[in-house]
Amino acid sequence: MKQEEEIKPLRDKEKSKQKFLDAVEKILQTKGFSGLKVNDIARTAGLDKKLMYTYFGSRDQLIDEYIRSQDFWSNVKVEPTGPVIDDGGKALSKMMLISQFDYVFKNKEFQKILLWGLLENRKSLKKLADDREENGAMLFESITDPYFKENAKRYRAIIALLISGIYYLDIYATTNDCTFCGLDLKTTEGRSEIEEALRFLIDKTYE
Amino acid sequence: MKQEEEIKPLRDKEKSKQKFLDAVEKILQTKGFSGLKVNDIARTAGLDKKLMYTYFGSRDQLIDEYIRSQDFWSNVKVEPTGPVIDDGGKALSKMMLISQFDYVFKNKEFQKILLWGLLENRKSLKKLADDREENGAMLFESITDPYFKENAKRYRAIIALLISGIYYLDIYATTNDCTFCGLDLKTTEGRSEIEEALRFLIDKTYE
DNA sequence: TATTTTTATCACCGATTGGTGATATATTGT
DNA sequence: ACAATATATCACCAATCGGTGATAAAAATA
Repeated sequence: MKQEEEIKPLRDKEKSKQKFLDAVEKILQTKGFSGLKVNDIARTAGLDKKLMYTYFGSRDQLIDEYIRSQDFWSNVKVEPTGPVIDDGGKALSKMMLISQFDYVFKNKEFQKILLWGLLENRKSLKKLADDREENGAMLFESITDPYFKENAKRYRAIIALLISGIYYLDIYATTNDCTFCGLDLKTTEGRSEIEEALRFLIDKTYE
Repeated sequence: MKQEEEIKPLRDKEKSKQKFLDAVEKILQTKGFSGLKVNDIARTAGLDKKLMYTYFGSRDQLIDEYIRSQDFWSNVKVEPTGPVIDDGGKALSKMMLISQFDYVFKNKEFQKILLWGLLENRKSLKKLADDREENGAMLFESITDPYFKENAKRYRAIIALLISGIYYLDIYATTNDCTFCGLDLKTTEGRSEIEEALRFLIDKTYE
């Protein structure tokens, strides 16, 4: 009987590593990346900071591994959804923008990561940006570019503006309790106003 | 003769205060606000840090005074430009957006201030945001709200998205050398593509 | 010239930063 | 049972952080 039981040692490397990664996430949610001090990470993980160095080499490598462990773009993956899209990606674009607007607002860690990308030029963040570009390329190259033809670039510019605007407004709404252009981005009224604007602009773009 | 000459003492309070304010600006341009350490500010100013405390009270008060000394919204002031605007503010909106896109790209300090507003909830930054709101209110209430009537809020939402997008893209272009939606925001081609998109979207909004 | 006030510097403080060598303890292998 | 290795802790380091009291030196005032 006892031989068949799961053996769980008190000292588990993988479990400890995960504790450090969890600590990074927790601090990122609460204090932001400025709070990612070595001592604080160790304290939050409930382990000695020396372990962090033995397992990850350095604080930066730990952070890089955390970023790599997250899959922030999975929510916005453009899947080849069986039926052929015959509206030039109009409905897809709308859905993508709205869902991004909602996702970024809810995911505070992702907000911090986005902010980080505006502050530093960290390698692992560059990788994240590349993922975003690659993911977007699928939508552009296979659907909208052929549809808009000579105006393909303008469509890309419009999406760039809207996605960026979504990012900024969501982050702004989280840290500030001030309005933006008279709209309160924390209330459902203000947010649905933005969503309507997104739908409106996409509709007009496809006219 | 000599009595008529300007007397410039070696020790000048106002001059020293200005040195500290200049130091804040310089550090903000180069290292960002994370570089605004007391010792670094003093070293950059070429003065003892003690002076900073005697003149400004604290580092935070110095920073607040710096922010107050800047007039970031002067470039975008909506002046009552004599002739009555009869296009519902269409041309004005376009001009405002394009000039903001250009101004923010060139003004690195302002970029840092905007970023700061996404990170902290500092009082002086709140004041800055209020200025933006107040300034925008002039455009909305006196021109576009009466024009769009029941759709006034949607217009505000559209402007909110575009302004935010402009901010994000400009800051992104400065810190990253990566593309955004396949567009290189550092080249004139990429930037004029965004500008065209802005004009296009405003045109469509006024249709 | 002598005195007072303003301007500026210096030396130092405790707390915190990132980082490491020595050591203890648990687990595994023989 | 014993040795070897992996896991985890502890005490400590130099550097830097924000902040301050004592003091020097220049300028203003008398």
